[in-house]
Amino acid sequence: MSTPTGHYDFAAFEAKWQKHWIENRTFRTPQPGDEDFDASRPKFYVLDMFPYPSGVGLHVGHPLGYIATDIFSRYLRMRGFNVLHPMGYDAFGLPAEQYAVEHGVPPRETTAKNIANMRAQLQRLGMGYDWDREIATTDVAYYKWTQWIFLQLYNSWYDPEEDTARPLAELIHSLECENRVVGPHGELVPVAGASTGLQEFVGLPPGTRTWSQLTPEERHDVLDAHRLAYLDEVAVNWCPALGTVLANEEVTNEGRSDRGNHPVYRRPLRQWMLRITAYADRLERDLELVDWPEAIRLMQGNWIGRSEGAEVDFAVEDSEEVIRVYTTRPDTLFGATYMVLAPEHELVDVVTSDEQRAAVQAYVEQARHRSDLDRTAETKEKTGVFTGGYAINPVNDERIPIWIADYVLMGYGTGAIMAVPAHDTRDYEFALKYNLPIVQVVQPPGNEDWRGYVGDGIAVNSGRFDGLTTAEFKKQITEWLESESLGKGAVNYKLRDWLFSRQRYWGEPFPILHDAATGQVFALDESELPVELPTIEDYRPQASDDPNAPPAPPLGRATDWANVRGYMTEAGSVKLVRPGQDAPAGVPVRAFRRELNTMPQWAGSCWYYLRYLDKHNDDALVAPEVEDYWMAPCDGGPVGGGVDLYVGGAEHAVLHLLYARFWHKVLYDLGYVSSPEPFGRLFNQGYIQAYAYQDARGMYVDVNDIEEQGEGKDLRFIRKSTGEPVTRSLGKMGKSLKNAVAPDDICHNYGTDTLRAYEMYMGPLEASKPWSTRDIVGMSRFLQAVWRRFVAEDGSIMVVEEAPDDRLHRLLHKTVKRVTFDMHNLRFNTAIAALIELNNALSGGAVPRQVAETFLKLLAPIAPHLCEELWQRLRGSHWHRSISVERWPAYDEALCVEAEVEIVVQVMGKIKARITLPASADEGQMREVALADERIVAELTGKTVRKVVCIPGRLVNIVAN
RNA sequence: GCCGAAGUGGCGGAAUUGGCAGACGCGCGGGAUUCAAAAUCCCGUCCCCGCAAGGGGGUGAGGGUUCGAUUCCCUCCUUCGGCACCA
Repeated sequence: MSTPTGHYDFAAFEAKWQKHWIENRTFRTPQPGDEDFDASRPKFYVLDMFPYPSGVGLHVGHPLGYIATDIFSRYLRMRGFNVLHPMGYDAFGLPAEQYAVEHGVPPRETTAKNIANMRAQLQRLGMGYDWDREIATTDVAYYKWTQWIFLQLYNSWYDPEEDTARPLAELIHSLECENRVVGPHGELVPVAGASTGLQEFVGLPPGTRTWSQLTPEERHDVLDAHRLAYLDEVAVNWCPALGTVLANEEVTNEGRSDRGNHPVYRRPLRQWMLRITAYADRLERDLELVDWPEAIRLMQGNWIGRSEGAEVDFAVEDSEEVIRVYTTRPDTLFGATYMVLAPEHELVDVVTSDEQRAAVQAYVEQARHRSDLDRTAETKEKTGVFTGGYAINPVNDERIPIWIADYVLMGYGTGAIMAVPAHDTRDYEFALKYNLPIVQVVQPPGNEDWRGYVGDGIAVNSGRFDGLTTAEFKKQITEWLESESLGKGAVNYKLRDWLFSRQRYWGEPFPILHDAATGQVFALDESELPVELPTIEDYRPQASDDPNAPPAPPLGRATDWANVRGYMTEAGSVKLVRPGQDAPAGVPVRAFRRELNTMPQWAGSCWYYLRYLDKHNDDALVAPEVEDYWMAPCDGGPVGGGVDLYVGGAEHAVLHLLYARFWHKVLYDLGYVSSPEPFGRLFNQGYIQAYAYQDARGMYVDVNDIEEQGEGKDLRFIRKSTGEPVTRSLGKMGKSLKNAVAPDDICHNYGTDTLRAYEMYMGPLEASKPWSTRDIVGMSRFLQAVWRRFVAEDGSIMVVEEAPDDRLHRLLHKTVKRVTFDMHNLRFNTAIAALIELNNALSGGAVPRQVAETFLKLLAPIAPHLCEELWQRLRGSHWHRSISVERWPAYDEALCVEAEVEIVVQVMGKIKARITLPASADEGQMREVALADERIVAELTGKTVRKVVCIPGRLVNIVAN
């Protein structure tokens, strides 16, 4: 403990209190099952998006949201809430692996070092986390449960009738009971009347087979085709030079790798996929259950991309085949003048004529090698080839040509379209280029040109449907198509299934085995978890110049780890038999190779908010009573329940938040969590921007190498090391713009409390705003002024025991009201302004104790070290209870209004006088006094008063002319 | 192109429901203190005219609703974010 002095020695007392909080576990959060748990307190779960522990540490932009949630959590604790506010690390990922490749240091070591460094940084920021709950996604005890969730996905299927995920065992049971049979393409067909035992009389749907009619291999395939986690051959971004697949975000617009600028190819590879599309509808619908920024909900909605339309079958001329298309505009069917298949469409070969075959094959081959980004770049001109085949338009029996073009994507709808060039921008462009007919079928309102018109209108050239509005036409034609068995209403989503494997080392291994003999895939038994990531010597991915060389993930080098023996359990999972061990008697032992891919970085961050709840539980991901306590809707919170406040950057608007919602819903369906949504309320903090400087070549110059010269219009920026002039611009703070400012430097020069208060004072939390080290002195002055207000030069405390006078008493209550309101709404900038105003009003003389104590409580969440120190000094040296457990001050509404108010008197909206009236003055009194004011009398001379508007407590406006 | 957010002094920003535009802070100007400086304290600081009293203008631009608009409506401009051939 430091000896009391009169000097504002922030370095000493900030370290003292940080140590105090950690040693006393001040912010440990008791919960159901703990001895000191108090069930009478309301709960609140405040969550930060956890960081990636990078080697370079934090800059002042990173902790913006963390400071905000820390302040909010401290405020809620003082309000009597049981607050959960944990922190952890999203520690798998590429940088540690790249570092390992370059320096030979195992990622585990680098990561441990970076985490220790980041923890120390967070503690120096005075964060009141419950450190007992700290997690890292790379901890074996953590990723055991990431693997466990994967097993749940693997062992579940989506039941469209019940609209829920269910254990695969239930599907097998239903197939064995013949409640369901298997269709010709492996699809599940419910049997009508199955539950009544009448199916014998009804008979099975044509083309279907019962479970008992399938071979064991066919059964395996049927099950695999319905798992929520499945292997599939998909076109991926394959970078042979890096030896890995890349996410779309990791590929540049030029079709090269973000790191290293190596070529990237589209290539079909057998990869793990997660069936997120099964949840598309619920992921979209349940956005209603959460309290999120509207912009984020819209972004997720657009990403899921639900559209309603119809599927229509077009007969192929001289063939039994039909081409099924999806359209959102069935009302334009009469305007379909040609069809387009995606180059990968299965009917391309069938419809192609002999004369066109060579050209079609060349086009298909070329399309295969273009990346998706390449193909979808709108700046690129559309290309295509006529197949020589024709289809019949079902509504008017017109013969229309079939083309192939890569502007039609195989992955959306049916991979085939009817082209209506008159009313679709893309079809219009294509038709103009290739001279295809354009037929108007929609009459736009007004005099707009119908060519390329894509809006709604009145039907023309559409036979008996002429004259209908677009909406009515859609409805009628969809009914007609259904009645004629030519098509049906259909819903489509832009959302695709989630590519879930990476050819990398530093990620979670899959709990999956491949039979060494047959290649068949099996899941490990839950009892075999965790599958630990093995130590290897060489972390390099196997690079190759040959784009067709098979991928060789680094885990392939861990041969002892990868090759295992095991046996099947009754449930169909595999238990391992370790060297020297034996399987149970009579059970055959088989050789397996482990899955060598690892999971993407998103996996660990998909569910971390659940593990904080029950980090030490070895038997379950989270105990049900604990999960139920924290994830239930809070008082007045959104009905979807979940984390009560989740704060993070908007850059995760789609992927992380969508993936996490998907996993959460699976866990919900399977009964492991109680809330349908993981994050009830979401708040996006803005970025901290900073000036960045570029030299003549456009290269960024480190901010520390910059000197300002001149001022005003003559302000210039000079690079100190070379003396050359540089230009200034504003950008997101970070390494790439060389404009990062380290929080440690600010804490060292001004103190942590100053940094915290300044970051909050910069502006609204949700706004992006520029960092200005120059402006920090304002906050530093404020906190020093607070110190000097209470501590004399000799270190003695300056408070008096008298009650405050009426003016100060009212100001105090008004300030409590303002700060409480602002805290509640995360408006810390105005809360601080209110506290500065109160402090400014305390000028001269000693402060009444009542005012001093209330003031410190209000400031404590923002500047906790300063307030702890002053609180202790105020209470005497024997005092050791943290101010963070004091009760938040209450205010008296009656004291928040002044006895007298100044009323503005306007004539024709312009202020002409000010009058002082009792706050209780009614409209009549206001009017009387205002009209009697000599300034107003003079102003109204020669005018007639038409109207007098009185707003009690605010103004009088006289309309006169 | 489509979707979304935002434009207020020299700067960051404030203004709960339509009711005194510019709270609070930075910077700047002046003063006090000091041998001097730093620190601190006090006063001033939207723009224009005026010694002043006072007057006029003003929240990206233009229009509208209203007694009254930073706030609501329409059109446009600029900046930032997201999506980008999704039929």
